[in-house]
Amino acid sequence: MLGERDQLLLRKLIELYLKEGRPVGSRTLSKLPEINVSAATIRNVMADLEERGLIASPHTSAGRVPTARGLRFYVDRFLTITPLERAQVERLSEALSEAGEADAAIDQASRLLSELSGMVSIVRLPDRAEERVSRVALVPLSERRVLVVLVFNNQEAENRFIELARPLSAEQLEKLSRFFNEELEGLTLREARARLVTRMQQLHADLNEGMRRFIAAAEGALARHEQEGETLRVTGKTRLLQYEELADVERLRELFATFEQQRDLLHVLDRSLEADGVQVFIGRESGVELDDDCALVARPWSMDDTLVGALGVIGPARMPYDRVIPLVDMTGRILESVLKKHTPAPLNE
Amino acid sequence: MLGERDQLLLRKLIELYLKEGRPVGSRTLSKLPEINVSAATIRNVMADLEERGLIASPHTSAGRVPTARGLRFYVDRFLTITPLERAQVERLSEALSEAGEADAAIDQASRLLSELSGMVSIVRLPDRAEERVSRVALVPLSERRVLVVLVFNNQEAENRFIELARPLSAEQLEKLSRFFNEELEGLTLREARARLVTRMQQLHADLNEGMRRFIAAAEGALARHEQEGETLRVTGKTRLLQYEELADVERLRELFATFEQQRDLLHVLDRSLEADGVQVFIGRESGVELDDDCALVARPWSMDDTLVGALGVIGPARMPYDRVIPLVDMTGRILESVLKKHTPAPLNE
DNA sequence: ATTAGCACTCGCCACTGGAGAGTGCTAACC
DNA sequence: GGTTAGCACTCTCCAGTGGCGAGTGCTAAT
Repeated sequence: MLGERDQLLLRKLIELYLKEGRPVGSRTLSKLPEINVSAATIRNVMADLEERGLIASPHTSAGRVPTARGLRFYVDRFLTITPLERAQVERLSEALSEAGEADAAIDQASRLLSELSGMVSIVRLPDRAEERVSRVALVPLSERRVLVVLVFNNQEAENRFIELARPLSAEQLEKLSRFFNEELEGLTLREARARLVTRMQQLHADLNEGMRRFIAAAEGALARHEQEGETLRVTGKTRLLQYEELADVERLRELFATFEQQRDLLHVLDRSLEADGVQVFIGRESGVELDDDCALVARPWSMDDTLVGALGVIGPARMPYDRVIPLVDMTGRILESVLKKHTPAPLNE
Repeated sequence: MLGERDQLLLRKLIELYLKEGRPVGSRTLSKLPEINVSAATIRNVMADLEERGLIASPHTSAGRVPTARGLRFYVDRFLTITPLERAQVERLSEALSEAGEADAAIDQASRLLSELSGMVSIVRLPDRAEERVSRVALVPLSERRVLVVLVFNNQEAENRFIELARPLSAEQLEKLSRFFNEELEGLTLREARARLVTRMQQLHADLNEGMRRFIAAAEGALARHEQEGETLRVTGKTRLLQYEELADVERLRELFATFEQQRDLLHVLDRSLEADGVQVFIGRESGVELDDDCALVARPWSMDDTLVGALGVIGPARMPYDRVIPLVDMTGRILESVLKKHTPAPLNE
C-alpha cells in the first residue's frame, strides 16, 4: 500500500505534470507549500513510486513523469471533477436542439466536443440498419422516377431515388405505398429488406410486372446503406497539431492512420459500452494502437433506453481530465435528451 | 526572350526538380543526354534564369529550384499532358454513377480526387438555395408532426420535420400539399421562401389558423439552410503529412488553418470560375495565404449549362502536373455527366 | 561563345566541452 | 529509524569547431 505522504507526492507530481507538461523534479516538488519534506526525502519516495511503475524518468537527470499506470491511479483516486460551466452547458443544449434531425444533432455534438475540448472527438453512430422504419412515402417525380422516403423513429428520414423500367399508374403507386407501410412499419432496415424478398415470392401472382420490378428496386435501394457503413465520425484531427508532445510528423502520421483505420477505434468504443458513465482509457490500456501518451475519454449513449453508440475525445494523456470528463458526460446526456424528444406516436388517419 | 537552349535547360531543370524534389545543380544537368554543353556554360545560363526570377537557389551552394514563376512558365509552355489511365477513368465513372444522389456523387468525387492524386481535394458545392424545387411532398407522421420533403431538380431531396401546434386534418394536408406544389415548383429555395411570405399575406383570409401556422413553420424550415452554408468540402488533409517539403508542424498548422478558413479558398475557386477548363494556381498567385510551394489545380463544373461549383486539388507546388491536370479535368467532366443524367421531365398525374 | 580550373561558400554532420537540472548514495542528525 | 545535507555522477541541451561534399562565380584560355 502507498502511505499518506507517498500519495500526496504522487498526486502533486501528476498535477504539476498535467499543468506544465514537463518532467517534475524533487526540488520543484519540495518547494510546494503542501509539502514539508526535503528534496532528498522526496527522491527516496520517488524511487519507490518508480519501482511500483507509477512514475518514470525519461532519462537519468530529468525529473519524473507519470506512467499510464500512474495516471490511471490519479484518475481513479485523486481526481475531483469540476462541474461544467453553465455557458458551455447552454451552448451545447442550444446547438443540439437547433439541429433538426438526429444526424445533424450528432454532427453538432461531435463538432462541439472537439471544439470545447480542443482535442479530437469521436462519435460512434447508431447503425441505421438497426433503426425502425416508422413510415414509407412514395413521391412520384416523373413518369419513370419515384422518390422513396424512409422515416425512422419519426425523427429522421432518408431518401432513395428509383428509376422505373416502365411507368406506374397513380393507383399502382397508391397500392404500393399501402403495401410498404403495412409490411415495413416497425421493422429495422435489415428486417425490412428480408421481408420484401419473402413477400415478393409469396405474392408473386397478385402483383403485376411493374410492381414486382418496383419492389425489387426498392429492396436494392434499401441494401445500399449496408455497404456504406460509416459508423464513426471523427472530428477535429487538426487540433492535434498544437500539442507539443505530439509535434513530430512521424508521430502525427501514425495517429492519423489510426483514425482512418476505424476498426480499432470502434473496438475501444465498444468496450466503453460495457460500463455506463464516462470511462477513461490511458495509453495502451485501450488496446488500440494508441501511443502511451494518448488517452481516450468515452461514454456510451442511448436512444429510448437502448445503447446505440458512444462518444468521446482522444487527446494527449496529459489532458485536463477534470474538465474533459464532465464535458464528455454532459454532451452525451444532452444528446440523449435531444434525441428522445420525439417519441413515435400513433398516426391519425 | 529566352533562347532555345535556355528554355531546354529550364525545362530539364524543372522536370528533374519535380521528380527528385531536390535542388538541381549544373553538373547534374550537364550529364543529361539531351544536353551537350558543359556545367560551366549551364552555370552562366542559370545565372540568367535566376535574374529573370525563374529559378532561385535556396543557399549559395545548393543548386537551383524553380520559383513559382518558373513553374508557371513550365506549366504554360512545356507541359505535355498524359491522358488519364483507363482504369482510373472507369473507377471514377463507376463510383460517381453508383452514388444515388447528387450530394453523394459530389462526395465520391471529392474522395476519389484526393485518393487518386494523393493530395487534398476541395470541392465547392452548388448553393442549395439556388437550386430549383421540383416537388414538395408532405408526409404526416403523427397527429402533430409532419415531414416536408423538398425535391430539387428531380434528383436530390431534403427533409424537414415540422412540429404542429395543433393537428391538421387529412384534407387540410392535401390542400396544403397542392398549395406548395403549385406555388413553389420551379423556384429556388430563396425565391420559395419569399413567395410563401407574400402569399401568406394575400391569402390570409382564405386560410384557417392551423394552415397559416403550418405555412409559417414551413417558411422557417426553408430558412434553415441559408445559415448552415457549408459550401466547401475539403477531403484528405491527412495526406499532406507525407510530403517532406511540408514536414514541419508549424507549416502544417498554417496550411490546415487555411483549410478551416474556407473564405479564402472560396475566393480562389471563384476565380477559377472565370475561365473554363482546368486552371493552375502556383504559390501566392492564387491570392490565398498559400505557401509559395503549394499549388492549386482547379476546374469549374456546371449543371445544366450553369456554373454551380468548382473542384480541384491542393498540394505541393512540386506535383506531377501532367497527371493531376487530366485527373481534375476528367473528374469534373464525369461529375457533370452524372449530374445531368436526370433532367426534369413532366409528371403524369 | 564556350570551357576548364580554382577559390570560395554553405549546409550537413560528427564531435567537443561547459552549463544546468536532477538523481542516487552516503554519512550525519534528531 | 526516518529525515536531511552534501556530493559525485549522469544526462540533455546548446554553442562552437572542423572536415566533407556539393555547387557556385569568376577568370583565363580555347
